[in-house]
Amino acid sequence: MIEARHLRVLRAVATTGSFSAAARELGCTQPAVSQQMKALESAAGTPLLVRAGREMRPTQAGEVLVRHAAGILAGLAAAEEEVAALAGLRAGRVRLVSFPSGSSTLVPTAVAAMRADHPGTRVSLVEAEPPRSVDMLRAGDCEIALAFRYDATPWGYHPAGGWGRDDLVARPLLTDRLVGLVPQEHPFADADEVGIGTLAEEPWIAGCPRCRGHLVEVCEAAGFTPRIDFATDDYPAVVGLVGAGLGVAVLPELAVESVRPKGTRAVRVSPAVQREVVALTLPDLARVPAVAAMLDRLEAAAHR
Amino acid sequence: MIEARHLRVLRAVATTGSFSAAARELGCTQPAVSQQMKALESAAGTPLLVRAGREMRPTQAGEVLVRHAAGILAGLAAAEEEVAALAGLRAGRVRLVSFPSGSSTLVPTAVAAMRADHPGTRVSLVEAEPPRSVDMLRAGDCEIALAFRYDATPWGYHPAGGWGRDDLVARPLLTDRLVGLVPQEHPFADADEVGIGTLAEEPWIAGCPRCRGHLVEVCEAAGFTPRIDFATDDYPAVVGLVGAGLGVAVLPELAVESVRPKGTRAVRVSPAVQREVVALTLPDLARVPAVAAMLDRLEAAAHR
DNA sequence: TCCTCTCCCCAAGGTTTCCTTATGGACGGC
DNA sequence: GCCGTCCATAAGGAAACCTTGGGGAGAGGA
Repeated sequence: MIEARHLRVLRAVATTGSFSAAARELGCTQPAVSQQMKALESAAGTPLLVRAGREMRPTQAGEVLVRHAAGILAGLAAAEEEVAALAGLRAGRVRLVSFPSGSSTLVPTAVAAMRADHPGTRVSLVEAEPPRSVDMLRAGDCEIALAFRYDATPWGYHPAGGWGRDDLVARPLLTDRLVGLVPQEHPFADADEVGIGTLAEEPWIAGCPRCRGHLVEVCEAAGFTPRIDFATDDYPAVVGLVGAGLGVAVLPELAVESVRPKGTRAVRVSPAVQREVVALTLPDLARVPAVAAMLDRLEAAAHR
Repeated sequence: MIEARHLRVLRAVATTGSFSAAARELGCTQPAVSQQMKALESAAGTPLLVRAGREMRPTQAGEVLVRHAAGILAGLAAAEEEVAALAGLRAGRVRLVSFPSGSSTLVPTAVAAMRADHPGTRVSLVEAEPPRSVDMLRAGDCEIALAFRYDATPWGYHPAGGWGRDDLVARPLLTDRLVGLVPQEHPFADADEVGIGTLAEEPWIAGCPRCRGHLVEVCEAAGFTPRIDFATDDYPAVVGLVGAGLGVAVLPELAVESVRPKGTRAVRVSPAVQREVVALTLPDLARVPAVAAMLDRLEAAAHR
């Protein structure tokens, strides 16, 4: 079986015309070249070089191999260069999946930093929520999945069908406090903090299905069931509804930051509600340079 | 440094999707595949495979290598096949140099046998005499040089400038008796054998320069200097001149065989004169299958 | 013609690489 | 819950590889 090493040596011998010169070029000793060529000739089943006096000339078979070696070694060098570009962050694609509108500040900051530091890399973004995003991760449709959770349920949790394996790598980004949002003319608009129970009679505007689920849990823990008039995962819509005086809401601080809260006021609620935002990936992918770099940028963006 | 072996393993893993299956395909054990891939990932500087549960999927870098591997391994296989064709005598070119008109029977027989036995091979023929043919051999302009000599001078002998190295391989083909050629009406035309001395007063027709030189030596050893009226290395011309009664000649039996000796008679001369016909090549070339096969055919043609 | 330099081959030794066997942990299917 | 498959790891032996040291032969110069 002919190996690339053989061809490298053969090419060096053919171009220099001498074993010693080839050894110098390859950075090894002359007997090493001698042995490599002997091994290659043995593999080829025919002499490859004619030792006519001092001159080393390839035979017909040698010429065949030298001719092919050019293309083969060029292909190998191209492959190595391309891989080196990926390893050296001069290239690389990171497919990011994020929960909808949950990362309006995080992702742009991280992507901008990534582009600035490693212009050759590309980051693509698709929106999906767990467990869909985790499925995409496992199916190879993305490298990083941004996710959040309110409790310690596994990331692969499927509402209707058990858990996935929990072999994911979770890089904690931030714990996002949830704040109450009330119309600015609401009695509690200027309060420092309101107990969730005091909002028992208010009409509620809920966010995404999972947020809504958690809201119900928290309220029921406080002794009431919230009356949810509207549910939408579009945070500007939530803010608009609250601003119009149609109800109150609890939503992530991050979301409030990124939406102009006209006509509303944010108040702290007790008990403190927070969600954990993490970047998920697979153990092997975490060691891919572009993925690792993107994870670092996400973490930096979260800690800013 | 990426080796072809790595790419073979990677391709097998990528196509089968499993280390174990790749090992079966490659005819080795699963840990061997495991180690090869670890070595390749180390050389690449980035993970190449994502171990997502049971499934083995290439990363972006892995896909790059798999993509390049196709071309590289195809090139390698093509090179191996081409070399195998040369080694297996399904291809190959032998450049033969022969002394002029000296092998009119030998070479055609051998070439015909070569073509019959190995149709893929090609034999080319150029005429030249030593030392020119030996120079061509050393310069790589041919693989086999047919030569003859009357004594033990080295094959690389240069009339005006010493000897070449004598590192040639000489395959003896035949020892060619030289016969006298006289007009058929000559007094000795029916003699069994004539002493060379009895032809001292005849006009001579000589062959090529070296043959002529040797003729003079032999005659002087017999006590006379031949009067050479014509000298040509064209054997039919020699026969024509003798047939026209313009003189006598001594020429190789092989040459007489291949020329219709009209108007002449061949007689044995004493002392017996013979020349040694050999096929010369370089030690390494002697191991090239096509060259070795051609040498065998030449020897067989000589022994027929 | 002799000397010297270079080149290649050969042999021996040590290091590294490679492959195999054996074992354990994890996942998926029945 | 059991079993089969798959991969990782460790340890051992085998093979490949490279280096050092020495020898023979040719080429060029004094």
